[in-house]
Amino acid sequence: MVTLQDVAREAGVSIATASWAINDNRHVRIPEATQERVRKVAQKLGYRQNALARGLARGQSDLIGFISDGVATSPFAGQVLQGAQDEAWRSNKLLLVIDTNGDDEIASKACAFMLEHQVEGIAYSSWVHHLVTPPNELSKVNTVLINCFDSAMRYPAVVPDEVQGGEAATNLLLAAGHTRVAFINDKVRTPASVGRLRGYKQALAKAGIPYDPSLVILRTADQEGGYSAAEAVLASGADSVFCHNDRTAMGLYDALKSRGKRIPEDFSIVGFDNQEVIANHLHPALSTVGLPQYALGVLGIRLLLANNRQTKQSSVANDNKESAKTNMRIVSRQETLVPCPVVKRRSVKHV
Amino acid sequence: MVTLQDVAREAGVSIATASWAINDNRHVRIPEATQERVRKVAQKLGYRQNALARGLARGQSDLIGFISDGVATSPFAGQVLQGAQDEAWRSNKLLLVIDTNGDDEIASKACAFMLEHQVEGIAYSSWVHHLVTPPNELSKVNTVLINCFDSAMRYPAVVPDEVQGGEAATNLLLAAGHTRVAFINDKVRTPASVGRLRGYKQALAKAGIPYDPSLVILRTADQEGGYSAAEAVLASGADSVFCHNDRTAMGLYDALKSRGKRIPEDFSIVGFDNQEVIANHLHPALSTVGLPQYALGVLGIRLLLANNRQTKQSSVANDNKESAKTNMRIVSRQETLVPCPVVKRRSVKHV
DNA sequence: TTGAAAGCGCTAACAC
DNA sequence: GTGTTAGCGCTTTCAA
Repeated sequence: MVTLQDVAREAGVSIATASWAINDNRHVRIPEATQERVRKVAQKLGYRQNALARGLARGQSDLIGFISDGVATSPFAGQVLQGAQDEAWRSNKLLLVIDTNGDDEIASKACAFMLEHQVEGIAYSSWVHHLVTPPNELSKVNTVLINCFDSAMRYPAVVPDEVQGGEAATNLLLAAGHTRVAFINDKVRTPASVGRLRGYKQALAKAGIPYDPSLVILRTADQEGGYSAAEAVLASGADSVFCHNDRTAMGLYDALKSRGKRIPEDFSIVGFDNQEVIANHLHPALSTVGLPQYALGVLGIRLLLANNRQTKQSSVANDNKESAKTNMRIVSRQETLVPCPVVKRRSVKHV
Repeated sequence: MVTLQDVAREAGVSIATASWAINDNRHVRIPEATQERVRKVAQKLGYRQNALARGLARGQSDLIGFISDGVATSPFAGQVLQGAQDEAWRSNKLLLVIDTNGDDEIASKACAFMLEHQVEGIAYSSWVHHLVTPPNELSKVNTVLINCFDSAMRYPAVVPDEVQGGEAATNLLLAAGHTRVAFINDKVRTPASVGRLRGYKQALAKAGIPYDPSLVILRTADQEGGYSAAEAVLASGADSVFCHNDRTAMGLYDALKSRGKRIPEDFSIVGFDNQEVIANHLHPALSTVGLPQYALGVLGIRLLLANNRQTKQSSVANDNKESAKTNMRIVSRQETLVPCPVVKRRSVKHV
C-alpha cells in the first residue's frame, strides 16, 4: 500500500504539504508547481487515500446510511435508492445500505452498525408510503424519513403528494370529457388510499361534478381486486375508471376484456404508480400517475446533508446551548410533499 | 462521543484490557468478572465502537463493495442485493452500494471510491446475465462477478444455470403430456437465449422428441414480442408454449385470449423469471422458472469472503512468493452455476 | 493477567 | 509557504 508518506518522500516535500497539495485545501496556498509535482508522484505511485484514516482524523466518514424495508421486494424502492445514491455522490458521499426486510430487530441492529461506522446521517426509507416507528437509535443521528413518516414526527419526512396525484389522475379522465368517473380504491386505509380519494374528490369539486359515493369501489390493491371490481364498475354506470394502482388496472383490463368491453372505447382507464412492467405494456398502454421515487431519494439525501450543515453551523454558533440542537430537530419537523408526475398513454379516450 | 478510554477509566482498567474485554479476544484470557464489569460500564456509558479507528488499527474495514449496473432499473436486482447483504451481515460486514446505471465511467469511479474506503472485496453485479468488461481497478482487489462474466475470465463468476432452467421449463410441459412445445425465444443472442434453447433441446432429446426448428419462434423478449408471436404459435401447430420470459408470456396471453383461445385448455404456457408482478397475477397464474437472484447474491458474497480468507492464508504460507497469489487468482477462475427453481402454477394442463 | 506504548494513515494546528 | 507534531480511537506487541 502506498501511503501519503511515500508520496511526500518521493516528491521531496513534507507529509503535510503533500496532503495539502492533494486535497486542494483552501486554508493554505501551495505553489502550482509543487502541487503539480506532488500529484504527478501520487499518480505514478498509484497513491490512493485511505478513507478510514482520513475519516478518523477529520471526524467525518463521508458515509451515509440508507435503511430500507424492502429494496428487494419492491420494484419501486430501487429508484429511491438510485436517487439517494446519485445525490450522495454529488457531495462525495457513499451509501451504506441495509435492507431490513421489514424486521424491526434488523433495523435496530442496522442502525447500531451504521453508527459504529460513523455515518453522517441515516435515510430511513420504506417501499410503501406509510407510518413507521423507526428504531430509537435513529434519534442519535441526523435522520430523514423517505416515503414514510413517524407518528411523533420527530424526523423530517419526504413523501409523495398523494392528494395531488389522485387529483391529477382524476383530471386525466375529466379533461377527456368523462363525467362519471369510478374510483377503485384500496379498501385498506393507507396514506395512499386516503390521499388519492381526497384528490379524487377535489378534482370532481373543481370540475363542478357532485361526488357520488356509489362510484367509489373498495377492493384489495392488486390484480385480483381490479378483476373482481369489474361487475361493480359495470353496474355503477361509470364511463371511466381511476384505479388505485396499475396492478388494479391490470386486473380490471382482464375482466373487462373477457366481458367483451374495449379499452378505451368503452371505458377510459387510468392507473397509479407507473409500474413500468405493467403500465407500459398493457393493451392499450395505460395512462397513469407515477410515484416520484427518484426525486424522493434525491430530496431525502439533500435534506439530510442540508441538516448536517445546519447542525454543524448551529453547534458552532451556540455550542454551549446543547438544547438548541435538540429543539431544532423537533421544531424543524416538516413533511416535504413531492408531486406525482402524470404519464399519458393510450387508455383514455376523449369523448 | 464515548471512547474506549472513557470506558476504561470508569471501569478502572487499562484501555487495552477494556478493548479485550469487549472484543472477546482469544489470545488473552480475561477474568469473567472484569469482562463483565467492563461491559456493564460500556453499556451504561452508551459506548459504541468507532469502526473507522478500529478498521485503521486492524487494517480491515468490514466493508464490502457492491457495484450494480441497475438495482434501480430492474425488479430482479433487488433480490441479489438482498442476498448479498444477508450473507455479508452474517460475517459482520456491511455493503457499500453503488449503482452505475450502466455507465462505465461511474463504475470506474465507484471502484476507486470503494478502494479508498478499504473495502475487503467487490461484488460486481449485473441486472441481466451477460458479458461485462469491469473496470481495471477491480483487478486490485478481491472480486467476484454476479449474474455476469468477463471475457478474460479473470474473476470468478456466479451465474444462473440457463441450460438447466430451459430444460426445467420445457419439462414442465413435457411432463404434462405435451409433445409439440413451441419456444418463443429472445431473438437477441444472449446467455439466456442460448442457454435456454440448449436446455429446451436437451429436454426434448431426453424425452425422445425430435427437435423441430419450426417450433422456435424468435421475438423481442417483452410483452410485444409475445403478443406478436401468437400467429406463429397458432400456425406452428404447437400444443404448448415455453416463453423466453414472463413478459413474453404476458403478451402471448393477451394475444391468445383476444383470439378466443383459452389457457391452459387450448395452450399450456410456461414462462421464465418468475417475475412476481406478472407471473403470479396473470389469469391463469403462470407456471414459470425463477431466476435464483437471492442465491446469486448469497453465493457471490460467500465466494468473495472465502477468497479473502484464502488469500490471507496463502500470503502467510508463502509470503515470499508473491506470484503465487497472482497465479492463484487466474487459475482459480471458475463459473458457478446456480440452478433455477421451478414454480408451478395454473397455466399448464395435463393431457 | 494486565498495562504501557507503538503505531494504523491522515489532518490540522502551530511554529518557522 | 512549508515543515513539525499532536492527535483521531483503537488494536496489539511487548514487558511487567
